[in-house]
Amino acid sequence: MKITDAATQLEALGNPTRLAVFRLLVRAGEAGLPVGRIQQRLDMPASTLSHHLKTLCATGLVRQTRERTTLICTADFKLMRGLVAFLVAECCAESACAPADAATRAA
Amino acid sequence: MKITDAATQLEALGNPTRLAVFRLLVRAGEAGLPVGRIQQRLDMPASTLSHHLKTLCATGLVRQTRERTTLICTADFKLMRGLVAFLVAECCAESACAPADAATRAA
DNA sequence: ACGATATTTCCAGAAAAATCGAAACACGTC
DNA sequence: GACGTGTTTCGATTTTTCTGGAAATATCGT
Repeated sequence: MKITDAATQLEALGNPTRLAVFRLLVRAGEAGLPVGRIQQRLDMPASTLSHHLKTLCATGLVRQTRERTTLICTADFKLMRGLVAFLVAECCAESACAPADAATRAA
Repeated sequence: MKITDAATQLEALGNPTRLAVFRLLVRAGEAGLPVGRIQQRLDMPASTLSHHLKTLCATGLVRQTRERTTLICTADFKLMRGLVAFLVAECCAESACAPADAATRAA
């Protein structure tokens, strides 16, 4: 994973609203959640939510699939795992939270 | 960990420059790195770097201690572990990368 | 106290992001 | 093909962030 990709994903999650959206989607699991339902839950204007969803989709952290008239959003767990792995392996070298070889690779 | 704190930390790491700084510090381990050395390594104006360091320090991800005339910056590994734990436990419920009880708590 | 080195604050301009109402669009139904 | 529901795009405003030069501050050695 490139550091710029990681930064992009972290930036996407770095907005309180988007983190709340993403958390909602993660908790919804593979089934996901329609846009309208997210809007209800978080009580925000549709256009604002759409804007944030667009950002999340652009990073790949969220994906959308059509189901009849509604758009279902789902968190991309695989990508999320990759991001966590980056934080652990690339960033948590030496003295913390990493397998022993992380520091070696980091050189 | 509050979701707003997590968002603040993620936002701090979400800037490419700051992520590069933080990664440098993490790789430097507990010994840390002087501000000037970070500046050399990343080749950026001192004021810009100082600005970003301030942001990182405000989140707690980086700490500074004086050593003679130079300021040593060190990554806070404990906080970093906390953030990773948040991503895994709070966000990675159900179908991915989480202990089984995460989904239960999420309700 | 002065000079040298290291770092921050001040300031201001440029760029990007967040917000949200109104209008437009997509899809299914009648 | 008009209607309704669900969602996005457009447009405009406000707010925030990023950036970096110049000046100020801090610390130490002499």
